[in-house]
Amino acid sequence: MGLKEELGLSKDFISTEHEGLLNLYYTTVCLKKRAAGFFVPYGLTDVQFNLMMMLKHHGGSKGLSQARLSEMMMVNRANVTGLIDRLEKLEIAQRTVAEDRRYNMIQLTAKGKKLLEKADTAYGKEVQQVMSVISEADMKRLIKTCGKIRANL
Amino acid sequence: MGLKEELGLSKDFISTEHEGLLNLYYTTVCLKKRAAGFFVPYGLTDVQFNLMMMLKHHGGSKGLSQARLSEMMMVNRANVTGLIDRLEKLEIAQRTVAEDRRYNMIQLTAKGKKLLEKADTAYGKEVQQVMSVISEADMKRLIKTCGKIRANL
DNA sequence: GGTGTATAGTTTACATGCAAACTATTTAGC
DNA sequence: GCTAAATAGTTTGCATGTAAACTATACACC
Repeated sequence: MGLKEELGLSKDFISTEHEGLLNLYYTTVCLKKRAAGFFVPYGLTDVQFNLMMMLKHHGGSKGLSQARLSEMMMVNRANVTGLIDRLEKLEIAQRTVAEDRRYNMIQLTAKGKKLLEKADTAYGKEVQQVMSVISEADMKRLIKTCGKIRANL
Repeated sequence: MGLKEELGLSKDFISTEHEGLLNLYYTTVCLKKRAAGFFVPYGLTDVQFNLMMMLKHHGGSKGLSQARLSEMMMVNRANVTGLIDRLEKLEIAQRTVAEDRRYNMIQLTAKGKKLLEKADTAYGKEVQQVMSVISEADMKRLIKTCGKIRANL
């Protein structure tokens, strides 16, 4: 059962390269949908969770600037404005003006930390479960292949 | 140079599984950005091109219904309404009411076919170039690994 | 010290994604 | 034939993504 059958396509892919590209694309789509569903009980989106994880693991005590977050999430900095707006409304994160007053430093609130702790543990198990069908060797090959593709872009 | 360095992360990933997941995610993000840039000269988005390819290769003479398109693109059917609206405004695709009057059959216009022909050829070369750093064997492994992950979701 | 340049963040307009509630049409069951 | 259920498409409200134009601040250089 390959992608062709899953999508009900009537013809084969043009090339193995194209098939690989579409496999990457559609697999990520499926993983994102699964993640979206997973975070619903926590009142979070997958993107919000990812941002919170960045703050937890790479934010230290001062937090991260919006520009830094946009780099780490590979999104436009304009997008981060809206993400933080929504997290502030949820009282999960907060803005603090840095010494250099151009920067907003973003931190998790106490409420945000507590919520993340619950979600994080369960998420780790979810990832293990989802990836349990892939051997360690195949996972390392996947990581290497993905890295080569990104390096060639 | 792995994902950790590319994003400037200060800590290692929690597990190989998580690293694999993020590699899939971020690689697809990069590929989508590259595709978005590629289609700008044609006045198209990557999503619009994908939809046009579905119509060309799997639409036959009657075209495809919006419900069928939503399955093949793995998106919500509400989303297809807007996609077709925009393609109609660009005079690239058109709606035709089917015998079963619940269905809209979507076809490419002559203008759409002409545009696709130009874009398609160049896109094929682009895919070959982007994927040229991956061996045939590794590409097949990637496809197999992606398939296993999707089957486990 | 003043000016030009670089950087951070915001705003706007738009494309894409979702879920849920809605309309229209067909089909299934009686 | 009539009613209920299923299916296709649309609308609405929202989250996420982009590019481009904007404001505010800091820095580099004279």
